[in-house]
Amino acid sequence: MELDKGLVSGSMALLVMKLLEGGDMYGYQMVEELKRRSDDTFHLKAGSLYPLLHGLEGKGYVSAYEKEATAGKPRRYYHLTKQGHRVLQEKEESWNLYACAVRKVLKGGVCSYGT
Amino acid sequence: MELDKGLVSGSMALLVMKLLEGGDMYGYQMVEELKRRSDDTFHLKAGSLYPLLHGLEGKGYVSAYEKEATAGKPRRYYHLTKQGHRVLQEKEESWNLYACAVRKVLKGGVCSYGT
DNA sequence: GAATTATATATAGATAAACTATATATGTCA
DNA sequence: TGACATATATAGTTTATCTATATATAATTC
Repeated sequence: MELDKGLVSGSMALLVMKLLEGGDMYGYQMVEELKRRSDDTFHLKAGSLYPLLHGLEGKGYVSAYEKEATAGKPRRYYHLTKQGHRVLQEKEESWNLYACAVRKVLKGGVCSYGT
Repeated sequence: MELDKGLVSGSMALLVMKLLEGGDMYGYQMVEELKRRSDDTFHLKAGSLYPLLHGLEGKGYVSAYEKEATAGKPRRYYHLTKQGHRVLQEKEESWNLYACAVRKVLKGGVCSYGT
């Protein structure tokens, strides 16, 4: 993840689940997609992603299925469950609240999140 | 810290150093001030703050001195060093970059931080 | 007067997130 | 043939923050 490594921790589950909201994806694809959508800011490591996905699967937030690729190893696709959708909404709400509170401390004054 | 506990991790050093930018403070005061400035969002625990402050002191980002209080125990004030100011600026920059990238993933499109 | 709460600092131990390093396996390209 | 991109996985480490606990004084409440 580089950047600062203290600032950056947390919120990976949110980002990964957000990706799955747009459609089923396999692990490697998520790493690439996250890099692309963040304009090369997030470089999620495979060693971080797979344990995270297994954890989300264990909690029932995502489900997984194998699918043959046209070439190479079969891919393990992940799908956001109904429960996952609910949890994602909560996590987004939580992130907005948090980012907003940080902004209040850093810049002073108010912050109505949405903006 | 409550909230989500996965989203919230990281960035405490940034917030604490930001408080000290406005003037020297003692530990207990920082907990209260952080609560106030974040509109009751951040409830930093003493058991989290003091080890954090000792760590910042060890790195030379803050310096500390005792001062008698009019009543009660003597207070240990913390001061942001010159190096601390530099690191704070870097951390703020880093936070902006990070929060901006999260927004890109969550809401799509661009994000020029400052707004 | 005794008990509780607020002020104030500190450490030990637990938990969890993300990292590095490593392993495996296939396809492509120089 | 060797390097690199694709693709998944686990073990072990590091670090942030938490809970729990300890200490001590002042103010408040019963």
